Amino acid sequence: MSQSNLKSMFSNYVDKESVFKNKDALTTNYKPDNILHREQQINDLGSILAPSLKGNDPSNVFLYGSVGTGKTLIVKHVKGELKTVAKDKDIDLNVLYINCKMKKVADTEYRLLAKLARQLGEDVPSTGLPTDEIYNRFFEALKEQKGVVIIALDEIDALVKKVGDEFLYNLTRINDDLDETKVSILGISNDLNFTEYMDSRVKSSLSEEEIIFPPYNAIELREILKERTDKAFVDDALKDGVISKCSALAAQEHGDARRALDLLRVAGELAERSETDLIEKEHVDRAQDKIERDRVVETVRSQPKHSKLVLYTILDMTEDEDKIATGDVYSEYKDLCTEVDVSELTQRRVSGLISELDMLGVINAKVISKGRYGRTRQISVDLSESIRGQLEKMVEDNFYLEDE
DNA sequence: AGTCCACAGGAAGGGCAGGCGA
DNA sequence: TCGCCTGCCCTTCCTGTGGACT
Repeated sequence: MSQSNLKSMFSNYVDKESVFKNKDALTTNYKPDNILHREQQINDLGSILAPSLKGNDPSNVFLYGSVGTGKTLIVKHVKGELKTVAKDKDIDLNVLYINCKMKKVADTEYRLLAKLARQLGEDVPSTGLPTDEIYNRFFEALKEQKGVVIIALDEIDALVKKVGDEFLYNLTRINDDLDETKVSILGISNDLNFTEYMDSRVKSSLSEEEIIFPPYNAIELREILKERTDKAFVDDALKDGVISKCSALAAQEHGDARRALDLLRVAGELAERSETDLIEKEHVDRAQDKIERDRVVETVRSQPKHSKLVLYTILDMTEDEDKIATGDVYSEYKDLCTEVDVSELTQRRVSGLISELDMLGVINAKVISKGRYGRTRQISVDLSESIRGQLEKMVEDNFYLEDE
């Protein structure tokens, strides 16, 4: 694009009417005034946590529901209301909220405790201290608090699967050693079978109360989207059927409201870029494709270099063959390592990397037995040509640059 | 009924980077 | 500076296993 073209593009962009009135209304951080189809859960959580306003420690609660079923939204909403009332009536009440899945922030026991301590006003280093020291500092900070402290741990299943449930046990027992502070845990899990991973002692004390968040159905999603579109888009920006299409697609995908909102937002962005002021169904299809592509590419980008090499090998091999086995991948991968002059990892590690790529949803791997011919993973790739191309290019660029 | 393949996947631990406290 | 800590990536060693073959 020449410089004058760019200039006119910018100028057109400024002059053009946007389809969006307030794009924030379609993001996950947006707090709608009216939360639809979750009255029951709000009331349940509210009544469980209400005793905290009288200085009593509420029961520990566990919220279950898959991605995009409104758990986080409801917790933040109830947290806000609680804090407002506590402030009005001058009650000692603190609610901490932490997402345990945030990389480099709260994805280990140490980081979680450090983050909690920091939220209580303690100054702690991000690394370097022994874990029991960080625990002590957190404990001291709690002591200072007085009143009730509710600790909301979002995506707690991810952390427990990673580091075990020891830290949860410690947290649930912390009240035994505190006099003036009362701690209550609010766990939020995407995995409904999560408690299977936990020790029964932790399980019973943590899930004194449980609230289930069922997936939204297509009709509920449509109402949610309708409400948000009125705020997010200018009038007449959407063609008929766009909202229904977004809701239907998201309903298929486990009733995920987040996905529905993303679809609508990206469809709007795509429409805007294609210089039209009407969002059509076709934009939703393209949005679906773009979201998936961005997700996969970003996931792979953050993987270690050998994971990229293994994926590259798999992509290359599945061009010709539908399904391949771990052993085949490993020998091809070794050749690739020689080619790019990188020392190869062991089969054990490569096996682990394949399993990680499977869990991340980048490839499909299924353990099968071929009887006399052993047990292996059957690996296949279900990605569109454009995603494949983008991934291959990323790895090629990566290693070309590292060679220099 | 027993064997045996080709791995899966758990456990333990090494080595390194980044960081703290004395 | 040194000793120590955690997190991360990785290796080594190991046991487990579904089902075709004998």
